[in-house]
Amino acid sequence: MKITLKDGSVMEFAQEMAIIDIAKEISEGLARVATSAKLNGEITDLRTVVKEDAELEILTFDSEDGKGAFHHTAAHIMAQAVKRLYPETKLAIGPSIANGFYYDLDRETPFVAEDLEKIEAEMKKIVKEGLALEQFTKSREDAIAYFKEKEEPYKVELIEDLPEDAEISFYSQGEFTDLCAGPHLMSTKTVKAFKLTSLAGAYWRGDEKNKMLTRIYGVAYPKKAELDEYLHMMEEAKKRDHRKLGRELGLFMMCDEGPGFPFFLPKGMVLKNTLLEYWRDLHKKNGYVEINTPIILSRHLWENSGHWDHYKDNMYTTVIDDEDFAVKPMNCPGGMLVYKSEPHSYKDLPLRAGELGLVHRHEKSGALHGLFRVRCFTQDDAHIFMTPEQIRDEIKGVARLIDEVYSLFGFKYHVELSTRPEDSMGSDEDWELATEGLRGALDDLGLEYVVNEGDGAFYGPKIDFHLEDSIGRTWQCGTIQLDMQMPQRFELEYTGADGEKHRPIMIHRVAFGSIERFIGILIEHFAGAFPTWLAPVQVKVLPISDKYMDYGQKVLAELEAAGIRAEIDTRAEKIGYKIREAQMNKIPYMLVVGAKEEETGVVSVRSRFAGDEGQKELADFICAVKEEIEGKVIRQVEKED
RNA sequence: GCUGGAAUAGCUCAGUCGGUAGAGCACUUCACUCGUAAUGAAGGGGUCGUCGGUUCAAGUCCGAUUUCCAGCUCCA
Repeated sequence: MKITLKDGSVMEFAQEMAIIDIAKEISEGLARVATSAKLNGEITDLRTVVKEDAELEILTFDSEDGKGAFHHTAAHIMAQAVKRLYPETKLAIGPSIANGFYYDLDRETPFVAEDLEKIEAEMKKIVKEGLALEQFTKSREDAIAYFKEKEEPYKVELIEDLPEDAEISFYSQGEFTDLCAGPHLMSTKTVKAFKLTSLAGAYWRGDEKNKMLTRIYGVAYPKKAELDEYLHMMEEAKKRDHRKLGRELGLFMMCDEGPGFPFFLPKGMVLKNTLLEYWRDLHKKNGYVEINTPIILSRHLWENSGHWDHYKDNMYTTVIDDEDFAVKPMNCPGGMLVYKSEPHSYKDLPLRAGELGLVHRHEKSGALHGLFRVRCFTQDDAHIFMTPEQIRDEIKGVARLIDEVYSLFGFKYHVELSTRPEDSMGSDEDWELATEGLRGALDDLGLEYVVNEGDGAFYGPKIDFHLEDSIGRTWQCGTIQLDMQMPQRFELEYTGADGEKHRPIMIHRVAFGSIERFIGILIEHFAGAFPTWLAPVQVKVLPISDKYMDYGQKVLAELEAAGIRAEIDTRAEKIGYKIREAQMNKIPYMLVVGAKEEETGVVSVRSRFAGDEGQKELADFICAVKEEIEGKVIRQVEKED
């Protein structure tokens, strides 16, 4: 028996089979429960037996759509429970999201945490009832009348925005009916494991001018084990929170006197400087020169660059000698002035000018978040000026450089291409050319990417690099932005081989993005246990008692002479106590020294890494650690604390 | 910025009905001189985020404000 699947693939089976068994085959023996199925375009029961030449569309929880259908059904179950418990509640929207679902609700008395427990209990009942989901349609007019009668103003508003002749799709389960395009599960009983996770405010239709509704978030899985795994992951994420670890490890601090302005502490500064050293070295090797432009520049410059028009609400300004100045929110205008300061020949191009530029942006108070969202940060910026023929190669070069950076830290990543936004400058032709330039380079590299329509910068399209950390979260860091506006506004030129003046093309690009934010991501990625080359303290010397302090100092001196960042614990504490503290500070190597070591001239090594325990000649240890640092090696941490 | 919550010692937190503030860790001192994740004892440390109000009396009740947390909006 042959069956054609939605994606066009054809599967062959020896005998006629029920949809649910085919679903199990498709999910490669994972025996995941199919969430919904369409047979020859009709939604059907999973037990339906499929006959020859059928066209089958199966959604399993392993696919994005299937997960969506699952979460969406969970959202309906929650709405149903809410309406049962609090019939006066008005329903807004309840979509599925990456890890679950939410529903926006409007009720005179705001929901409180205790309500969530009651709602969960009612949801459990609905799941147990095993209500079948059924789809039906109404005309637009009937649909509006239906929700007017039910006194659901938000649903009425949603339908009113749909075209006149639209067929409005509904799903019902038991006494509950909701406006919904689907797809959904066949029955509420499939939603075996769920939890309502939080309560928050959210604007109706995401517009801050509209009324704020109550949003209830939840997560749902086909199996309890999967829910537990998710909740465990959230716990893990909390333990890795860079704000907590930043304080515990003495890396950085925040204080009331400077909301959103991080203070770097000595250990954090070592980490930051190590990253910057790496950055400078890498860029030098890749043909970049380094520049530095002022933090405060005249308003005229920002008007010329377009930032004043597009961005002044987020810029810090000041008056100097009766003239307006602004603190830079970006480095590019300064970079333009550097380029313009002398004439250029095509032979100078591409000109790659890097700048570790400190920028300030007045972010809204509610947007601040540790090092992830700050009001002042260092961009590892660079502006590349080039001829049109060089676009592809340069973009490819930058993409390779970004790949090298992320790979070094063990990040996987994915790429997104963002196109022209509504509020933008420049002609259609320029945007077309710029966008195709980026697309072409990505295609040349064979990089897969997703397109975000309308998500570009106001001056040009961009390629964003989203890296994935050790617990699966993604962060946008690197970006390559092609800019055809800035060279024009600043009248940049170079002399071509033909002796004529030409306008260079420019790209802005960052790899880390913001050094501060990248440090935050590194802290969470490594849970504070940095690879040795990044660790603020690489080796801690732990003398057993006062008597071996001198030998400890000698060991310390040798480590330091070898360029290893080392400390010694000279306190009159037991060895167990010193080890515990060094362990909690996530120091890669501990050297225990006592009578035995002093006599034989060895050190006893203890480390976070596997297979490093035991006694070693000091010289051998130093050699191994130096090699590890120079190779920027990431070693597997034996056990998490 | 918006909605909701929080703020008590360096950190984590307790503090009942309004009656003048408490623990553990950290810190200091002393004793112990120790072999792989917390030695014992003693001591110092707080205008209870800030300003105002109610009260005989405010950490506690009320208002404003600042900062933080969750989410929304925003992130060129």
